[in-house]
Amino acid sequence: MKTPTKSSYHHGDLQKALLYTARLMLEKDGIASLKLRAITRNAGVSATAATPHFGNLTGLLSALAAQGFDELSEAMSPVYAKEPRDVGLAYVRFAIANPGLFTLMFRSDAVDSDHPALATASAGAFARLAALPASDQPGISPEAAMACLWAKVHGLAVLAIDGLLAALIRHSGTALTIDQLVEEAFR
Amino acid sequence: MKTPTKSSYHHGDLQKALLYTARLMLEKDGIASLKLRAITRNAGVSATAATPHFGNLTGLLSALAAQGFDELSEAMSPVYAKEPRDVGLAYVRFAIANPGLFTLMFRSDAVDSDHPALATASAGAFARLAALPASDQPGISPEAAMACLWAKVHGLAVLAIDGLLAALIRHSGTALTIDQLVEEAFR
DNA sequence: AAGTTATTTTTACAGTGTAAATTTACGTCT
DNA sequence: AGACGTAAATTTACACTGTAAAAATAACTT
Repeated sequence: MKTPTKSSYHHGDLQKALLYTARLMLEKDGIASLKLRAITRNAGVSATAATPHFGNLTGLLSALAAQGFDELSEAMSPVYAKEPRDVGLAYVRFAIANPGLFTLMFRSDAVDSDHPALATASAGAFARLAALPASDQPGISPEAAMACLWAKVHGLAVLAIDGLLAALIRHSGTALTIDQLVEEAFR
Repeated sequence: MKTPTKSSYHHGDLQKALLYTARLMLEKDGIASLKLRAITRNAGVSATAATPHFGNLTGLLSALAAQGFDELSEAMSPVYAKEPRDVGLAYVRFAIANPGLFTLMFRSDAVDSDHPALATASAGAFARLAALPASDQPGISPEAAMACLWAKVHGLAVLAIDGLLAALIRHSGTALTIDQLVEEAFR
């Protein structure tokens, strides 16, 4: 509205506006609120305005998930994170800071994993994990060590988002933090 | 139809029939196929026949998830599974054998965690995890060790269901199995 | 300036969840 | 046994969803 000189068309990059609106809805009201009509309504356009840009709802959600993987890659890539532990911390902190987005990124029935942007974005994030310095313990292949490490971190992220770690901690009476659990997982 | 002497009413336990139908659909076509009208249609009853039994779709899915937690508890409780590693194996194997159900059990936006049956069933399963013999390593509280263990196993289950572990293994050229990864996680 | 293309809206339709009223069948009680 | 109350299931209705197709609008190109 303010600066239609921005990029090009009728709306001034409706693509970005829709992703932005969807992301706000996602973190505010959860994945279940991501209906195509609700997104376009909140963005102030007609119900089918997203079609030329994203094809269908799956396309829009896939683009949003791709954005999430890109941000996750960025969160994991600061130069000071040379140790696996730091990467794990970044992974879990990203998930907890963006619970809706992180959940969407791994919701394979709401997203098309063959979507070009999503495929490259997720491959990029996974490659960053695979590039971690492999722990050279005896009798463990580096791939197995990597997979276990990823599983540990991913499990902590998922359980934390579902509130299950918090429930466990509360129930046990101790004063643990999730960061401490990540530290623990990397011992 | 055949033996209406079964239990009581018009249909002969429509409750069980609906859960059975829903579960078949779940493992055959995924969570996205679990529409209330599709379930009742496949069960041969009218669209609103589930209402007296489950209230709404969330109620039905919650009952199904509760059934899943009960089965998970059973899978983890054989007497020969005294070691944490065996419980972890049972957890991951249950998830891989019932990917749709396991996914539903942790899909908090499709399910009501305050649903009575679901709440008690999930609490039962989690209690079984909490009852594991805590590893008495120095400087680790038993709760932290437990949480890490659960996260490892849950992460392996989730990543395996999404096909991401298989992709990782394939991509690395090694001949790992998921059971080996579980073994590895418990070293 | 005119025409072409891309963007957006309008219109339409099949499918969904669920609330309300109605019909059906069961169990119970005198 | 027969009538009644109650639970189960269907019918009906409505608001909402995703998306295909046609129409309208605005931009860029030549």
